Amino acid sequence: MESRCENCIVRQFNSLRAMTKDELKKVSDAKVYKKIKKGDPLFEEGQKLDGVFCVRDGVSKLSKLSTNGKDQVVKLATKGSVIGQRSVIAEEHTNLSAVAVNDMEVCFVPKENILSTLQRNPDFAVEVLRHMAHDLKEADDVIVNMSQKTVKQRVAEAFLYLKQNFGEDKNGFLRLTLSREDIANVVGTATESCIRIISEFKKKGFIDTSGKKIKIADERGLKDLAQGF
Amino acid sequence: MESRCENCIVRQFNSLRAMTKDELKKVSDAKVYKKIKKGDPLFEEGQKLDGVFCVRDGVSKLSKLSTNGKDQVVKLATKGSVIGQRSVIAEEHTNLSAVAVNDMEVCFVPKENILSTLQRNPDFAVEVLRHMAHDLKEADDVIVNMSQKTVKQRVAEAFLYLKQNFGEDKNGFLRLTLSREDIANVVGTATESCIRIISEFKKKGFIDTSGKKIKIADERGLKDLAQGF
DNA sequence: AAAAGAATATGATAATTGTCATGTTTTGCG
DNA sequence: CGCAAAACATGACAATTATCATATTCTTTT
Repeated sequence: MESRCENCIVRQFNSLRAMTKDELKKVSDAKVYKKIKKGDPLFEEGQKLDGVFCVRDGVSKLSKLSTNGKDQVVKLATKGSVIGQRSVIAEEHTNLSAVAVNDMEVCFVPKENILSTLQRNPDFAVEVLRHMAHDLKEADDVIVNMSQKTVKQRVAEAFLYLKQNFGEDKNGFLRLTLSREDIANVVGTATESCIRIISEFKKKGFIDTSGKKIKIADERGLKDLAQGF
Repeated sequence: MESRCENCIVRQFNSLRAMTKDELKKVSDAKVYKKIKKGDPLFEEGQKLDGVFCVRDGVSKLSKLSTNGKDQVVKLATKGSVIGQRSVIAEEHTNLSAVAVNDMEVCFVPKENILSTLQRNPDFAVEVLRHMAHDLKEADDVIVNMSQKTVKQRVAEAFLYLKQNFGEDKNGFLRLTLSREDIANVVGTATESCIRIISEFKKKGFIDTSGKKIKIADERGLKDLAQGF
């Protein structure tokens, strides 16, 4: 199950693909493979990271606790994502905590590998920049959605996002199953409000549910709703 | 008024300080100095940028229009900021528009200068990365504030932010004067709600106003309020 | 200086969303 | 299996915020 980075498919999806054979070898020698159980943290807000996590399988939520005790999920990181890059590069403490949403397999890569490669390989640096630029754009979009859209619209968007980014299983259910509370924390609302809206969507035929599982039944309808029609 | 980048103080505040003498010379030869009047755009959302803007003076709001016609200010860029980096690096269309909040002086730097320096000078690349990492962290914080704080708390934070980042004049008024509408668009609320809260803050002695100008009268009080006490 | 047009201000009201209470269902576990 | 705990669900109500209407003040233009 553990293997060499050089052969890792997951690498194709992230900035590590811009590393040279040599650099990859070093990473591979230094990396530590870890399994993380659903609900366990990769790291906590405010911690100092001495490396990044490359996600091989499973999903992690990156969230921040607010003074009132709720946490806002800022991002969901899946297979191929590199977690902790920002803090390592800025050489700051993390501003988010990372918790496994389901069982995960990750590789921990010491920051020295990342930082020295950044200094030596411009292609890698530019690749990391591109990823960060993309993340920044997404963050901007989230800000706009948070301030301009209603909770209902945001819930609709969340489902569309989940379909787009994690896909559906053979029966049409969203592959990534989140608790109602997690959905609420993604959307930025109270759990009860979220549940209420899910019930409403079900009643109106936008979605179907089976336990925690959710199936998008009327994508067009959800899209219109998310746009405000 | 126009001058060489090598001697520009503003450069000290942004990633251009990591450029070599030589690279700076090239930038200096290629750059175009521009004055932009209050209210005029530097660029519009969706445009393709062929360079970045280095702010020498004045302030620009970076905002995004939503379907309902309001625009959300995502960032205020002041002296020393480089605007448009994200789009140039990702080689994408801009996701935000930039409008001058007051009269501005900027230098337009063609993207070729930026991109080639990124490839050749790892120090520069890492410096840009650091800045982007910082922006990303700030964006995450904004997301959390948007979803977890009340409008009142966000208005309080906005004033504290303005003091921190733009300072006060000799009479204690915030140096950056924004219209009520702009403040509302920073905070993500309706203009009327924003005005109402400003009135309330005035009544409660948190702030003083004189026309559009705002003076923080009780910083402790505002801070407590922003934290939820 | 007067008129026109913004921007600011405030009231009244409606819509959205959060909170608390209380069931019901599902899940995990000895 | 059966029980406890957690997650889900829904009602009732309160708080927050948006919207619409309408003044009032400030700015700009002529």
